[in-house]
Amino acid sequence: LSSSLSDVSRQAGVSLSTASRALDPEATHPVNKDTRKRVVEAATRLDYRPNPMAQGLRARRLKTIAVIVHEILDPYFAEIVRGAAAEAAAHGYLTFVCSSQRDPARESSYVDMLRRSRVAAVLFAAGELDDRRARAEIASQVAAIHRYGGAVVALAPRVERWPTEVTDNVGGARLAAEHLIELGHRRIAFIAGPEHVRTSKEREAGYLGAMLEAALEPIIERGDFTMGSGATATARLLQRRSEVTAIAVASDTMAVSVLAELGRRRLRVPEDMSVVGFGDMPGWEYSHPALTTVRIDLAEIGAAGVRRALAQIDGSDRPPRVRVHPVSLVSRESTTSLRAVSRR
Amino acid sequence: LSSSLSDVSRQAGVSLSTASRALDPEATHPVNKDTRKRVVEAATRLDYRPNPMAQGLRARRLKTIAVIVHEILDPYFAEIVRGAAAEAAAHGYLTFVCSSQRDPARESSYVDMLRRSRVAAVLFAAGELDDRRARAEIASQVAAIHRYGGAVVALAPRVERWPTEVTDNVGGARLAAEHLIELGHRRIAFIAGPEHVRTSKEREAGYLGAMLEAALEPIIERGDFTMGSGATATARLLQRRSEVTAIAVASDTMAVSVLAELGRRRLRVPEDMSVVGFGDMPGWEYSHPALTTVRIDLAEIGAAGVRRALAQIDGSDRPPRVRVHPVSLVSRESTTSLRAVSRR
DNA sequence: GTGAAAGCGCTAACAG
DNA sequence: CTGTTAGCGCTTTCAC
Repeated sequence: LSSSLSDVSRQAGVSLSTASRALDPEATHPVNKDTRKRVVEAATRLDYRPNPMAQGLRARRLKTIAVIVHEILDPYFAEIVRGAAAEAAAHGYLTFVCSSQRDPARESSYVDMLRRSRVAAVLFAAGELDDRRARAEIASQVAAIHRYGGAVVALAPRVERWPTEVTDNVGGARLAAEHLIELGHRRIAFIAGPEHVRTSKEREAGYLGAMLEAALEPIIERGDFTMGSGATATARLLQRRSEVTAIAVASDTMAVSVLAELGRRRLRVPEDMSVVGFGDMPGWEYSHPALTTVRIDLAEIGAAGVRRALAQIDGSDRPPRVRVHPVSLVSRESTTSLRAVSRR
Repeated sequence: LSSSLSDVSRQAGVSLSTASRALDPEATHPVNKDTRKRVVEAATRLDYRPNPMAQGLRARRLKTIAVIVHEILDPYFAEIVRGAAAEAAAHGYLTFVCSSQRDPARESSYVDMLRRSRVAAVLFAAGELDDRRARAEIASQVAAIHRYGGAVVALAPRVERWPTEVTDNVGGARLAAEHLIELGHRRIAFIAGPEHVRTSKEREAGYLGAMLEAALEPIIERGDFTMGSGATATARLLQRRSEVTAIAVASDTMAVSVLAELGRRRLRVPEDMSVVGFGDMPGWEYSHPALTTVRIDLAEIGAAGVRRALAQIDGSDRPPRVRVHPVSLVSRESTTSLRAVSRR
């Protein structure tokens, strides 16, 4: 079977502890050069790999991180997971993925499993769910995780005051709105997410800021960040305010179905309606019309979350608690200036 | 901190072993009813949860499964992961996600980590990569996994003769082609995946079978299953064979950019060109035109993979080695019958 | 039906 | 610089 440290120590003719010290990557304890060489050779010969469970049992913490998302199918979260998993792997960590499907019970049960497994870190990629009981449950689980020396990091704005790596939501939405204003649009609607979701609130605030500054009337319709919700929100919006010429959407995920609804109503994008998204989902630049959107480096946020968690664990983390990641606007095919466009 | 079994045994006034036996969910060893009650009460009071690492260290296997995918951003794989993780959680297992980005080195390194971690099962959601060295490496890692009692399951056709849960690729592609033939199309092209990928080969075979049976000439262009590759393949196809009126695509992922390329060339779908995909990615039914496609229950394949792995572990798995999951055609907006349609 | 003890594989405190 | 020893938390003989 797999060879253990005791096999290596026997082969090298040293004690267990010497073998352990010789193989310690940190090389914290002094070991004779020749001895180390002998041990390393034996280890190589035997294809020795330390057993993470044994290490974990001792260290009271498994070298593993977990990412909690609302929906792994949503490219927004998938991209965060990808970035986090890649960074984690580079540090020798494996990554658990927990997709709650926005179900508080499911989320609680996941966090409970994670706590029991003594994962080194939990990254909350999603905002808190709208459920008091679940939030209290999470809080106590997180306290337990902290007690055994595990780290918890938020990758979205949350009520809890955890270390946070987050997108510049306000700035991004402002960028989107300003882009449309510069193109000459005046009737600019915003399709937001649910009221209680902070990410959505922040993006809404950015939009409102830009609109107020330009002395334009805000027009807000609400989706729920799921794929299909953009379509229904668009339908409501158009019924209510058919004079709108541009729509800023709080997420690319919703923007897809905004585009679809527009297509179904025979409204051409961008000739009849400009649309700007938020997120810049990788791969979607191949769709048509390619979406003008606010670019977030989601993979980097995931990776930063892992680094942050690791820093928390080894005590090297420094303020500020909330780190904001910059965004930028990528202009593609779905927006154009307000000119003599054929209106309904 | 977290309470251990010894805390429970002390509280209940019994020995460690009795406590362990009383709490054993299998209830394999006889325990006095009252004793068990006392132990269970103590455990509840102390909010006791067994430590998976200690259990794993002893059982030589961590109650954890891993899914290896090419690209977690691809909804095809994300959906498999989601199904697998849900089923795994129902059995008390957590799920590692390993996105290789189609890089053999990365895949090998993941499998190595998984082996060291003694994961209970590894699910290969992706076909084998085109790299002899990596394949040999994987083979030896998998042998090691089997040696410690771990399971390995394939969720796509592979050279290795592992237990397999797989889509009916041949039947699905046949369904797609037959659908177009029934609609009256004669010039039907197929956008396949890379030649060495078995999933693609099988779908290609299904298409070829239907075409040959109908005495129609097959027209094949090749993409690589990435998001963007549908567009370039479509461009090549149209340049070569502009008389084509329908396209079957080997994956929804590629179909998105097929649609985009068609849109860019001002070809309307389905009026100028019918398109049928493969996969039925959840959420994409909201795009416009909604894609006619071959429906695969990917979440079920992931879940079946987990059940299969668990059966392997407890020795209850029975033939056949390869289990084929049925598919169906969902007809939406992207296909229509060949009538007097305006051709270029 | 219960308890004592060994051991899974590793690290670190303690002695030398 | 090296070795001995204890123990992380659990399950499972082996004895009674």
